Amino acid sequence: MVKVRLPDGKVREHPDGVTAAEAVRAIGPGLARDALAAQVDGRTVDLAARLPSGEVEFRVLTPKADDPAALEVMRHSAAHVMAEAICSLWPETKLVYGPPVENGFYYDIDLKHAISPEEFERIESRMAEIVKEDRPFTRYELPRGEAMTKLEREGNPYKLDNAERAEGDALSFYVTGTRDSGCWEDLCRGPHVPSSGRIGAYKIMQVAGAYHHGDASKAMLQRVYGTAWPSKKELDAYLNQLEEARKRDHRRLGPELGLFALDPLVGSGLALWKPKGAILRHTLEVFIREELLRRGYQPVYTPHIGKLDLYRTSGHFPYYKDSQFPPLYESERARLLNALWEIARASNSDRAGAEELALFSRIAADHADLRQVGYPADLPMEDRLRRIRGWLQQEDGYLLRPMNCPHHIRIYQSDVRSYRDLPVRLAEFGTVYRYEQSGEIGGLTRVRGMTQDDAHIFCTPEQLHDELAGCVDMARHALNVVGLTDYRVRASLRDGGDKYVGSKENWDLAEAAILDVVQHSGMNWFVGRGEAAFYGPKIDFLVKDCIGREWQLGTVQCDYNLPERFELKYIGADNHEHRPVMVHRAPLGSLERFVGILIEHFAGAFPLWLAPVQVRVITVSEKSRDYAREVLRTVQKGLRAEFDDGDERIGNKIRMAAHMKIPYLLIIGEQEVANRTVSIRTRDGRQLGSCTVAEFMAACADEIVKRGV
RNA sequence: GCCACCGUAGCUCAAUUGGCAGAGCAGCGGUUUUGUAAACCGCAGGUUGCGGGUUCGAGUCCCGCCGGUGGCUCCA
Repeated sequence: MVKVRLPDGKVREHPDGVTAAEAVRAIGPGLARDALAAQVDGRTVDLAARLPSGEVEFRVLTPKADDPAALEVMRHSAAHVMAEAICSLWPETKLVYGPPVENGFYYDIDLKHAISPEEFERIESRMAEIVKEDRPFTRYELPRGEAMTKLEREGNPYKLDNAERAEGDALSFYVTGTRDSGCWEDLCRGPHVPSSGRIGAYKIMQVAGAYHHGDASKAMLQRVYGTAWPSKKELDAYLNQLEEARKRDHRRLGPELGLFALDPLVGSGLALWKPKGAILRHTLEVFIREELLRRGYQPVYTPHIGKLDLYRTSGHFPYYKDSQFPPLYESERARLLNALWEIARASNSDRAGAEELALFSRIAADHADLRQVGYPADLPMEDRLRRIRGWLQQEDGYLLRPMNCPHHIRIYQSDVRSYRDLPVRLAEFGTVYRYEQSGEIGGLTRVRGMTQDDAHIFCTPEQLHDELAGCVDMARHALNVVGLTDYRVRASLRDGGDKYVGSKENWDLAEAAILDVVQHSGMNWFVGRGEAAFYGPKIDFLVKDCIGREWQLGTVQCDYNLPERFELKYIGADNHEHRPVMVHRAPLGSLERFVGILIEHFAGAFPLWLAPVQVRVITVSEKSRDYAREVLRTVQKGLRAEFDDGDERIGNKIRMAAHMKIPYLLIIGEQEVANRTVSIRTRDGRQLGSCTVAEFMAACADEIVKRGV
């Protein structure tokens, strides 16, 4: 007996061995026609699947654009149809992996011929044929051994690899057609829609490269992306929505609104803030500065560059060499000494190896001072490293700073600190430089030079929890004020990887603190394993851009590691030295990325307090020019204002101002001159009527103080 | 860094199979004096991203580089 409990609570009984399709048919013929798949106890299954005995929760999946489970099945099936189309056009294609993803699906293939966008149409028409044939998706299973033999015979190493990774004693295949029809088939876990005619409206979106298993050392595959929807109408709505989102793209709006420029001659990923972008950034900085002072931070200023040895101590150099701009003024001697240091460290032995000694001899040949000191082979590793560091400290190499923490740490260390001084909170809009991979740079969201609204907190272990919570509070407050409320919060913890430094005990403490803070924050958060920084776990605020890519903005990071590397201290109440804990935090993250996201969030139409130009005074004709000038002078005393007294028609002046997303237009014609008023028009076309300049200014002042969005 | 695509005036885009580089907007000059999202006339604007090659002839074909876009990888 199978008891099927429907979402409305009704229970229907069926004999053992009943299929999902039969259970659906029993509910109603209309539903049976519509059904794509079913969910049994929350697990999606084919309609052909037999239901287990006993009572099950049962839900029918029909093609609805708001049912993620239904879309997932349909898109997975669409991936099969696309793969078959590609295989029929290029029979040498080796299939790899083709899952559904958000808004669509992809299929990874190994094919020498590079599929070009011009060929999408050919693939789509082949897909249309397969859809029109309305062939059933037929599942069959083979015992693991038999399946492996079959796959080996077919000679696709990727599928063989998939099969080896698959769980269970039996492997399933899906034929797009009846069993033994000779139709196209694929090793696949399923489930699928009943037949190829049910995949709705679809479109191939793009083709991109993708490493097999995401491993950059492996060969690159082609990943063909598509999207699929229940109907043409929903597909069009999706494409339209994409189009609308692209109109908000900060890379288009930013230059158009005069906010920033990205100049290849200056360098890839190095943003130029133009006056309008700079005033916007300045306004944000003022806001953050106010918060910092309110929250007990102390502003500091430090240079954008520091000695290499500073970063050797912090661990940034040379471990992250690939993502740093090359060092400045590093001598050949220093380069060699650094290589020696790396070899010595890698040896992890209290006896110098042959390579190490040979390198030393090579360096020492040119440098008498090194020969004098010497480099005994039986010197313990720590002593050898110390000796090399001593030599390196005399070298004049500099690094554009990749992070601000080392400078702030040195400020902390410039005074003797008592437990009474803690927490010490040092804040700076710190500009850092990172040599990001060329393929990753884009717009303001990923740049090579950026300014963080950074701060480093030095506190006792007992203070850690409150400090972390305070940082989270500030980050949330900042996002709230600008109205960026659609974000996710990630507790970024370590995984089993080897990139992490510091003791397990400290990591456990830090992660516990991080988790405790997010748990009590009331935020919507999730755990990101392996997302931790090398020195500690963090809390990251993630926001999506106009095409759905997620970016980390604010971050709060817990760090036991750098205090040890720099041997940070404070004198405790017991008159003994203790080690402080550090918190790294940046509520906005980088101003570049934050402003980039902000441009998209507001589609360039910033709230009054942030708008680079808050008001534009426009004359109807030159007859009202003198009074308009008077209005402008008054308005400029409290607002960022522009003037348009050109000889364009008023309609065009309004159009141009609206294009620049200026919040308020003050229109001055002969009526306004006569009444000594201004006529107010908002950027979205509302006419707020006339009032005096003083009234307008007061209303604006109120809106600005409230930082209304 | 890897794969694919793209690069023509400040911006958006044209330019048969390889055959005289063009338009709209913006800019500048003039006319117009305007009432809530485009007044009219004119002028100027280019080593077609850069460098090689093929060809009688290259914006167009080939190679290299630079830059951009979408993914992948990375993101201290």
